[in-house]
Amino acid sequence: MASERKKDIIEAATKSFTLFGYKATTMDQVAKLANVGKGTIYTFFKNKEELFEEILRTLIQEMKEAAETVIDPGSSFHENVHRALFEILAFRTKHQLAVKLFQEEKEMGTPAAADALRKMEDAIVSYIASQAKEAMEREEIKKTDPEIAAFVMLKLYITLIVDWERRGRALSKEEIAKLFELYVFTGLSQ
Amino acid sequence: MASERKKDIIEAATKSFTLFGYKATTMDQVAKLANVGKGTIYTFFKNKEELFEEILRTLIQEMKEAAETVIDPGSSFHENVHRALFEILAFRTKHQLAVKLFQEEKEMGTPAAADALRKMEDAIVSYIASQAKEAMEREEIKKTDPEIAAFVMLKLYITLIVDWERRGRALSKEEIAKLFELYVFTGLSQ
DNA sequence: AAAATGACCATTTTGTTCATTTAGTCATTT
DNA sequence: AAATGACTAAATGAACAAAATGGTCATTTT
Repeated sequence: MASERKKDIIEAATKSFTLFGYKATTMDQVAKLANVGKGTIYTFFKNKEELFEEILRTLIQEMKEAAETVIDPGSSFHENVHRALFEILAFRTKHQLAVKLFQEEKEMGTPAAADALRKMEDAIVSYIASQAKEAMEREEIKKTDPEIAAFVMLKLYITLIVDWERRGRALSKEEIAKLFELYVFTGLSQ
Repeated sequence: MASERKKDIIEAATKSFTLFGYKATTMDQVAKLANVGKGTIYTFFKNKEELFEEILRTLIQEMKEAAETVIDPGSSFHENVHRALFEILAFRTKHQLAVKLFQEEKEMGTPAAADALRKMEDAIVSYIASQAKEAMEREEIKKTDPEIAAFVMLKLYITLIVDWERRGRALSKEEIAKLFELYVFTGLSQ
């Protein structure tokens, strides 16, 4: 049976991490927010890092679920990848904890934040890679290193959505989809 | 007639910027390295920033020249891109200044380093874009936004060399060339 | 006279100290 | 047995002092 206290702690910590980031969240604050003695936190979690990791695992889980809602086994790999990536990135900007971590890593270089982002990247890449591997086995796409393929796809998405926007004009959803298709699937060759 | 002293200063400053980055390079150090009084530097350059900018302009110029040595107007875009890519890969150690700036911007957020990278990015992108545009007009490759195409190529290059290496195993020259070909020209589709 | 110089100055950066804050513990309370 | 918060050792950062740095300019060298 999951303790009510544990749930309170996780809820309070999630709020605090989301609002203030990793570093600026103190265990005293979490205890107060959860209406719990500080020591109680340590009966459930070994330390601050483990508390954070549990919350992060949940976030990644939620991302996966969001992707899976959107994937249609009847559709082609490239349609599914496109939909899933778009969903994940939309989720990422929508989800305030991810946004906060992104900002904290860039502005303060908090190692725990960098770690968290790395884990999110890993989760996304390994998920896409497994999908890509299946598509390769079904001979839907060329056989190549699925991890690199997944990584390239993720980076291309970020390039098109985030980096290109930083250079000025942002691209529409449709443009992004077209460009993704062009560079990942069909290529520039005539 | 270009002064010997000016040349000495530029040489010393280039070495120092390359070795220590922008911030950690001091004008005293440059003066000493160039065997020149500090004041002499200021007879040639208004300030540290202008000294740096002149060096940066030279670097960009050299990159362009290196690319042009290798590019053959008679060859296809595809072939030229490949040759340019190999040229860049072979002379990667020469890019040490760029590497250092990349690192400095990431680790310390030095504004001058960020500025410099942006300028290099602009120069590279507009150069590739003009080449790509010509190739499109010759109907060698599909018609699409040449700036985006150039940007995607640059980012893919960085993804394969820098970002993937950061994830563990680095790729060989041949692997990089193959992957570049796969994602830019032929695509994953069967 | 023109070019080069380094001592000098204002400002910024770095090093140090120390009071405060924080993560984590544990004896006590519930 | 579970929960707690006062307690401690370690981390942090504010405040101050010292050192370093970019840039100037009166003097020296050519």
